[in-house]
Amino acid sequence: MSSVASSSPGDGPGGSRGSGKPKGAPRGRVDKREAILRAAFAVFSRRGYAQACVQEIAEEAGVAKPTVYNHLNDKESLFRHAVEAEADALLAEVLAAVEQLRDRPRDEDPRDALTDLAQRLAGSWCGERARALRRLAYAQVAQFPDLAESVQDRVAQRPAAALADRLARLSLAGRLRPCDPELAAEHFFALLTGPLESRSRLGTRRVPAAELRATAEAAVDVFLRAYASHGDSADSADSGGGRGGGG
Amino acid sequence: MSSVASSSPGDGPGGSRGSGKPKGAPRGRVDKREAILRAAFAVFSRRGYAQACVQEIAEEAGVAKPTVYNHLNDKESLFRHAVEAEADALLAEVLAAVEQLRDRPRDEDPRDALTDLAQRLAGSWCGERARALRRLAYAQVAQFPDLAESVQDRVAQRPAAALADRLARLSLAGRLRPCDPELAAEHFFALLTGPLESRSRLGTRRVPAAELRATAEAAVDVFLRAYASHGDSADSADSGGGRGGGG
DNA sequence: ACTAGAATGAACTCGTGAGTTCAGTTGCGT
DNA sequence: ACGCAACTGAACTCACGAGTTCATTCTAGT
Repeated sequence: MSSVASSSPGDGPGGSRGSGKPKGAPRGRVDKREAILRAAFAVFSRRGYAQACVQEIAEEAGVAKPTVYNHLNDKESLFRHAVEAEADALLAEVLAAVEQLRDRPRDEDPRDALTDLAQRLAGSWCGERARALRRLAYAQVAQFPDLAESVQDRVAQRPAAALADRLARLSLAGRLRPCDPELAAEHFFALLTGPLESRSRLGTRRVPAAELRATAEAAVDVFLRAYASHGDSADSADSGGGRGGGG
Repeated sequence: MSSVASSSPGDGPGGSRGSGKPKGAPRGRVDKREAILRAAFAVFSRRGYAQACVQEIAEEAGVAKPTVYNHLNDKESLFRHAVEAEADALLAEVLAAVEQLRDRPRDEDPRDALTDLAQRLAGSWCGERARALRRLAYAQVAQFPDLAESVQDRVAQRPAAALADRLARLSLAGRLRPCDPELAAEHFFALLTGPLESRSRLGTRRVPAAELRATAEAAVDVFLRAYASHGDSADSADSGGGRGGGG
């Protein structure tokens, strides 16, 4: 799961310090490193890369500035490691949601499973962490394009691939019409996240839970009208509020 | 098509400044202001807000630094004006594309009109200007939330509203099933821009024209399967590669 | 030609923040 | 008790960039 090639020069304190210690854990005292990375992400996400200052990160981590530089070479690697770690965490969260489709009863209406999924994804997507990740990655595309790609991979590409797997099974089982699963997954995510991005106005507005739910349902609704097999439930008379969403 | 700054109007510093010749560079007062704003957007978009320096903007505009401050108070207002101007231009471009739906023959297959629209929107969306706008607005959300909202309004909200108008007409004319036009417009944009964002990997990858076209067609395809009225053409046997299988 | 004002280049002030240095402190293993 | 290595706080260097000042130069309007 660890992503970043771990041995940047000067990555850790005891990396290959002196004579081989049978320690196992290369770090000296405690897990300052994790605290530092967590603090770094927090500060970066509220200030942005350029506006964040290392001193503040150190304070937030409860650590002295030289300690920060003792663990990570410079501001850039601080940024990269913090962002990648958080992207990994988000990926795990999202993959867990997608993988839930696996243990659904085989004869269940796909709508129920997909609605569940959409709800969970909507939650993740609008969460503080996800928003900050997208913002930071997007903002620094010019400076760290490889980082942006790596984040995009974890936040979009790989979740889509995982969903494509599940959709392929549904399609094979006749619950979805025959289709390109990659494309279908792409559309599923688009129908969900596009409206969310718009509703939250780039994150400047808090989307109420009810609207979140409605958006997820509308996404599933449209998705199924396009992708459900003919025999299956792909019709809900109005599309205005999703299924049962009379309001 | 005014792409970006017209190279160096004149010649840059040191050229006209000699002891004798008033040749070549007419450094008279023209619309320096526009040149400055265009240059500012160009520099901001390749460097980001914090990394951009006013000196570079001045050079790109073919102007001295004090002149920049003579027209705009400080870096922040430079940023705001540059971004808003560019957002206005993009809005006009997008609205023009949407308004084209107006003068389509009333009995035409909506698919043709929507496909045309999707192609044009895809072009705009992936253009240098649109990408830079999204990136800058997104990046500075924390620092200038009002600016981000204003950009989002011009880039997403208002185009969606305009499209909703057109979709309402189509729906009323029986070419689309009865639906909430706002929601439909939201879904249309989502189906288009979501995949584009993903394919371009946040702008780090250039999307070939063919893929762009295929993505647009796939979006329209799904949209129509969900929103076409029953009598109309909402079926293309395979969804794998869009209609006609782009190669 | 004369004048007013916009524009210029260069040098300046000043704040900020990255990264370092260092002398001293703490905690753990032996 | 000793020593090692991480940790600390504070003060430091250094580069960079926002914004200003100024003497000068150019252009337009009359």
